[in-house]
Amino acid sequence: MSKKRLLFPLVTVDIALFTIDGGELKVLLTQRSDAPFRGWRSLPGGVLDPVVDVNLLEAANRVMLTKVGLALPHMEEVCSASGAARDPRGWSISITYLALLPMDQIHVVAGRKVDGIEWAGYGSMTQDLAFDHSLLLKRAHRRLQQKVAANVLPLHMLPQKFTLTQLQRTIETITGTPLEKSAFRRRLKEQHAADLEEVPGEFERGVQRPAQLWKASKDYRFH
Amino acid sequence: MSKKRLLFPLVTVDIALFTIDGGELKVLLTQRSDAPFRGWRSLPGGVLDPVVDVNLLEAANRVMLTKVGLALPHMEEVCSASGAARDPRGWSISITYLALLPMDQIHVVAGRKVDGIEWAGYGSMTQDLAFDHSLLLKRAHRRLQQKVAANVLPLHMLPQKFTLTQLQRTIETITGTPLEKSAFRRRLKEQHAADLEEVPGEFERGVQRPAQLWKASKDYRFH
DNA sequence: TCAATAGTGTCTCTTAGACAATATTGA
DNA sequence: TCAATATTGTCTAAGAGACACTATTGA
Repeated sequence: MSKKRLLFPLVTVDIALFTIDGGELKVLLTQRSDAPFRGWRSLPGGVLDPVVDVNLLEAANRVMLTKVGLALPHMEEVCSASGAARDPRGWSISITYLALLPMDQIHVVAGRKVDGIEWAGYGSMTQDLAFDHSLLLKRAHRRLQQKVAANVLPLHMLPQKFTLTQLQRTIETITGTPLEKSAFRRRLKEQHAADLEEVPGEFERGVQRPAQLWKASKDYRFH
Repeated sequence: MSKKRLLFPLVTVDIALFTIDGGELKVLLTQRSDAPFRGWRSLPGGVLDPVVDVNLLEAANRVMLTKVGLALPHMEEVCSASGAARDPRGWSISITYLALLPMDQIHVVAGRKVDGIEWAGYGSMTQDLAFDHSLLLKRAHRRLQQKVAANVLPLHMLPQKFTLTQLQRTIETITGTPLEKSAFRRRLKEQHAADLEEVPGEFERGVQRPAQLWKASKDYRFH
């Protein structure tokens, strides 16, 4: 461990990217190809490069774009983790970001054939992640749950056009508690009139009454 | 600006310490004695020292203890601020912490005669702070308001023993909206039975019916 | 007794959950 | 027509605000 490393800690950004697939909450993980923790799974992340990164949020954006091929417009800082113990390379700081991916883009990631990238079911994860990433992931997940429970709509997880039932199922998957349809829609009308727009004349069809399609209002942000 | 500084950003911690005085929300500020921003007021803070600091939270504790003489047990991370523009010395990261001081200890700070320390009324601040500390302070204040609005009790701002009216006034000062006494107390009984304890037989006296004294439950944490 | 604030009781209105009823499609 | 799901309406119970009432002290 060099003296430089002691005086100026290693700074990394790590991203917890969530989406919904098959009614299950999924999170994007990467397989580490280098030491430390070679072969372990971790949150996608990378080292801050002050020469190219304007700030930490932009560092997170760059990392996701270069390592996963995704431009994520709405990342939110969750927390920091720091100390000499969490990374064998020395004193380090990690900033964790929370991001949401529209469920219809989940296969875009898989399709890119970026090596060592996989979607893990959040509820069915058993192995520990590299570093303290299990803890970071837990914190990001808690933030996601808190915000949704506090009535912030996770519209960035939905396709551009979606039905209210899709939105309800998404929220139910995140919070883990079923919602009552009528009360849910009443709350949308009363408290989210500015967040949602009907797409006039567009409906999702099936063996049932067609469902009105909606979209997020321009400039809607989960964060 | 050295190359080292470019590869390893300067890391600082800054603390927004709030208390109540005379029915007003106050925040602790320091006068900077060195460049940059010499003479400007800023949030109390300091540079991370990886040699002595176990992690960033402990760095914040060390800074408050050495610079202000206060041991603050319940600090909460608010957010980071980062980039090349916010500090003229180069690429930097600041982690902001939120802390509360019991209102009966406000004069302990002043009494220490630490130079360049003052309590500022949050609502009556006009001048900008050094660096981006005006923004950091605003974020810390918003976090404080959010938590109190979300029904977390700011017991760490009160004396060890306090009346329910004192608690109500404190919350009203933070949120800026008056509360209805009866509903407030009903909510305390129903939702905060585990957070509050009567101090048996102790009362605050005055030209009125004596007021029962309460204390925070052991291990109560605002954060 | 009076002023002042502590503490309690009750009424009403709002809101949220439960659940029923109606609507519209493909097969 | 039937199954399936969308959408709307209504009843009810719980919770929150408004407000009045009682309690207890020092002066």
